[in-house]
Amino acid sequence: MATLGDVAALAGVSISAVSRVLSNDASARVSPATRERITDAAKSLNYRPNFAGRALRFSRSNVIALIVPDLTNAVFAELMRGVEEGALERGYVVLLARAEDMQPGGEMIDRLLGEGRVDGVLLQVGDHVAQEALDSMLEAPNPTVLVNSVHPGFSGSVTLDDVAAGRLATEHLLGLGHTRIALINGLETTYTAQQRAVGYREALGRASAAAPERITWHGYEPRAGRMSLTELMGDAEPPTAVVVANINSAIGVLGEARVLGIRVPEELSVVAVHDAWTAENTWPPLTTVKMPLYELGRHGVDTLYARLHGEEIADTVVAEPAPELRVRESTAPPAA
Amino acid sequence: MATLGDVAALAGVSISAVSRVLSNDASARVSPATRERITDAAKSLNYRPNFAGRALRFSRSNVIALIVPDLTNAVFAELMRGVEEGALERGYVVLLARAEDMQPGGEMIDRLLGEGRVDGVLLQVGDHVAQEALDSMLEAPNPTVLVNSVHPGFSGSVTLDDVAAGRLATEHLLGLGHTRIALINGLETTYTAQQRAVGYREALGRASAAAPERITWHGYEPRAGRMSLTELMGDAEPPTAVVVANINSAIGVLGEARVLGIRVPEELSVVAVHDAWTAENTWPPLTTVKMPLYELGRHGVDTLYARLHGEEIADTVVAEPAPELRVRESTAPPAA
DNA sequence: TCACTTTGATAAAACGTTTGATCAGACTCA
DNA sequence: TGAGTCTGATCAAACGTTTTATCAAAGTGA
Repeated sequence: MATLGDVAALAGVSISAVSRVLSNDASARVSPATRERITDAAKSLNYRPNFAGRALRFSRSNVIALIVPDLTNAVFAELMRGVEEGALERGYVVLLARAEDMQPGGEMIDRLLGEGRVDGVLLQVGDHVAQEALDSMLEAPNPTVLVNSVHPGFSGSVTLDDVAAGRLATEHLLGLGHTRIALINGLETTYTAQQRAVGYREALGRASAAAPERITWHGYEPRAGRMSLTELMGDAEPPTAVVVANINSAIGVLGEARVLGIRVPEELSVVAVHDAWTAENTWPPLTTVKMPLYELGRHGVDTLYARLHGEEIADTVVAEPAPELRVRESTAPPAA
Repeated sequence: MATLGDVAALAGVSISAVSRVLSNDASARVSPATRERITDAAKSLNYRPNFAGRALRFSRSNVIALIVPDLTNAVFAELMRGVEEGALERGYVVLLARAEDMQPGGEMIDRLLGEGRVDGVLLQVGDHVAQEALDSMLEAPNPTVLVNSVHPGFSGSVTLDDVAAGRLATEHLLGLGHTRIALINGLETTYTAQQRAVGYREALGRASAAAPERITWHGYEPRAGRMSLTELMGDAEPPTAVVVANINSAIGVLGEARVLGIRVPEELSVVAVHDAWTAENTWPPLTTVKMPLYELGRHGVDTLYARLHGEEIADTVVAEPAPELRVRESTAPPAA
C-alpha cells in the first residue's frame, strides 16, 4: 500500500511530480531523468493509486452496480459476463447485487446507492420486484439503465427482441405441423412476457391453418411451468406443443410431463426461450431459442457509460445477433 | 449527495458538531437543542456519509470480495446468500467476482485487491483455477479466507464436512441393499473430492457385505458426470448405484443414463451431494445430500471478520446443521 | 474575587489524490 | 544588459470524514 508520498520520497521529488508522471499527464514538464527515477521508484514499491483517494477527488468511484433478480438463474450468467467484460474494458468494476435485497425500507438501497459507492446502476427487474422497491431504486440519484425490462415513464432501457423470440419458437412448431400450440408465459405484468406473446400471436396469425391461441401467465420459474402444463392438459382440446417463455419454466414443464405420463416429444413438443447449459442436460434435451444475452450485457454497459457522460440516451433493442433456434430433441411433428 | 458541510450550514453549527452527533459519539458534549437542530437538518437533506471520505479516513472500505469459480452454479447460490446476509449484518458490502477473471497477469487482481477497494477476500477455489492464479491471490496483501477449499501452507479455511457427506450418501445406497457402488467424484487434486472419497471408503469399509471400491475423478460438471457413467458402464461388473459428488455432475449422469438406455432408479440408483432447486426438476427427481452452504457462507464472513480484526484464526469445519439426506426418486433397491 | 472545573462548541490536521498557481533558474532576443 | 520566455519542478487547495486539541463562557468552591 505505497502512496504517492512514498514514491516521491524514494525518488527524491515532489508528490505532484509523481502524480503527473504516473498519470501520463501530457501537459507535464518533467525531465527524462526524473521521469525515470519516478517510474523506477513506483515499480520498486509496487505503487497502485489508492481507490478512496481517487474516488474522493473525482467524486466518482468507477464502480457500477448490476442488480439482478436471481443470481442462480443460468439465463443471467451470460448477461453478467457481458456486463463484466464491458465494464472491465471501460475501467469499471462491477458490484453485483440481488434485487430481493433491495427492500424499499431496507438498508441496502441507501448503502449501495446513497453513499456514492456506485456511479451508475444496471437494473434487471424481475417478476417479483415490488413496484415500490423499483420506484425507490429509480428515484435514487444514480444514473440508471434498465436491462431486459421497461418501466412506464422511464427512458433508458436496453432490451432483447422478444417479439422475434416468441415468433421464432412458434414458427418452429408450426413448421413441424402443429396447430394446437399453447404459450406458457411469464407474468402478464412483465414487459418481456407481453412481447413474447406478441411474437407468438404474430406467428399464429400468419399461419394459414386455423391455430387457436392459448396462453398461461404464471411466471418464469419451474413451478410456474408445472402449474401451466397441468392447467393446459385439463383443456377439452389440449395442445400438442408448447412454447415456454423461459428455459427454467420449461424444465418444470418437462418434469410435470413425466408426472402426468405425457411423452415428450411424441405427445407434446416443447420449445423454450433462452439457452443455457441446462438445456443440454434435460431429458429429452430441450429445443431452445438462444438470445444474445452477452451482447445485451455489453450494450447495457455502453448505454450506462453514455448516460454517465451526460449523453441523452434512448431505449434500444439489441437485435444482433438475432435470436437463433437450437433444435434438440424436445420437438417433433405431431402424432398422426 | 449532501455533505457534512451542508448539514452544518443548515443547522448553523460546525462540521465537527454534526459529525459527532450523527456518528453517535458517546464522548460528545452537545446540548439537546443543537442535537435536535442537527438531526433535523440531516434528515431534511437526506444526509448519508460519503463512502470515499470514510474509506480515506479509516483506510478501510467496508467491502469484502467474494470470489467464486462460477456464478451460474446453483450450489453457490446458497453460499452467496449466507455471505451477503452475514456481511450485511456486520456492515459490509459484498463485491462478487468470478475466479476466471482473476488471471495472474491480468488487471483484475490489481484492480480489485491492490487499490484498497476491498478489506478482505472470501475465496472459493474452483477445480480449474490455475495454481499460479491462486498463488497471486493468496500473496496479495488482503486478508483472505478460503471457503470450501484448502491450500497447502495456508491457514484460514472454512470447509464443510465432506467426509460425512460421502459417507451418508454411500450408507443410503448400502442400506437399500446395493453392493456395487461407484463414486463419481471431482478432480483428484481437489480437497473436497478427496474428502468425499474418504467418506465413501469409510462407509464401504464398515459394510459387512463385500463392497468393492470404484471411483472416477473427472470433475463436477455435467460433462464429467456423463463421461464417468460411460466409463463405469464399460466395466465387467458395472455398478448398480452411484454416489455423485456434485449435483451438476449428477444431472449429466441422468442425461447420459437416458442415452445409454439405463433406467433410473430401476437399473441404477443415483444420489448426489448438494441440494439445489434443480434436484426437484430432474427426472426422476434426485435424491441428494443437502449441505449447510448458507451457514458456510455466514461462517466464512465471521472468520474473515475475525481475521480483519487481528484475531488468529484456525481452519474450521462447518458441521451444523449436519449433512442431511433428501430422499427423492432416483434411488431404489437393486433389481433382484 | 480568584482559581479552577465543566460545558458546549469549534479549529485544524490527516487520510491520498489531482491540478491550477507559483516560482527559481536558465535561456532568448533585441 | 534588461525584459521576456521557457523549463522543470514545487506549493497549496480541494474532495468528505473523523478526531485531537483548543477555546470561550459559564459554573463552582473557598
